Amino acid sequence: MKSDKKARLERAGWVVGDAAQFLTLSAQEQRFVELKLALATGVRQLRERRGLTQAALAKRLGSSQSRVAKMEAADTSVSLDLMMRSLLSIGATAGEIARLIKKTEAA
Amino acid sequence: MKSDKKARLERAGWVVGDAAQFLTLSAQEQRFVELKLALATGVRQLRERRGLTQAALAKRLGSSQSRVAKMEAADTSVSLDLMMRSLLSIGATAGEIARLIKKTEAA
DNA sequence: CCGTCACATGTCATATTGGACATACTCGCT
DNA sequence: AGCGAGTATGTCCAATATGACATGTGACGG
Repeated sequence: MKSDKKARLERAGWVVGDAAQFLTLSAQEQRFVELKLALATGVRQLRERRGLTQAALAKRLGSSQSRVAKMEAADTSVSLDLMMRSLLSIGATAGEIARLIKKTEAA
Repeated sequence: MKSDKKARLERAGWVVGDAAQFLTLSAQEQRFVELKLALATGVRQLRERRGLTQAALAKRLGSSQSRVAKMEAADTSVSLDLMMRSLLSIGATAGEIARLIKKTEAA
């Protein structure tokens, strides 16, 4: 497909797909869960490195131990928001967080 | 305070604070909104760079134009999750996302 | 002018995520 | 074996984020 026509269709709201269209959706979903996984691992690592228990981190967050456990397990019921807040609460720098994300690159 | 004692108290769940304790809470909150802001800006930039309208991106996400608009405005009603999904839908690489976050470092 | 397109803003019913609590599992210790 | 600290897992229902929709603005072309 000509790229100008493709652009026009996309502007019109269509998801212009090639043969792998359906796959790309789940590929993005996969990238998303990889990202969550990486952040979950990061939370655990940084927390342990600082000698904090899940309960201690929970108190800082105004959350509960069970939520922290689920978070570190990358449970589907926890959002990226909570993970980010956790990382920040632990004292992760932007660079550290960026590094966690960068690590998910490629395969 | 001795750092071993501090560690013990923290393990016990206490938020051991220095004089800036109350401030750190809001400082983290500020870092969080800066992060959201950076990602919001990133979404807009990448979307425009690819010649997509908000409606087109919304369709890809299975969302709506209004939500995309709020997202790019870093509205408090939109989650990091949606922003990340957007970036991935747009085709941002992990490196690009990491760079957006890294940029929020320092001041 | 008027229509159209892209974007902004507000509201709402519903779905997802939240903290809390109970309870179970796993160690290391004595 | 029995304990205690830390962690895991499951279920509540309250809080928040969601898509949909209506409507408003502003720019551009005719």
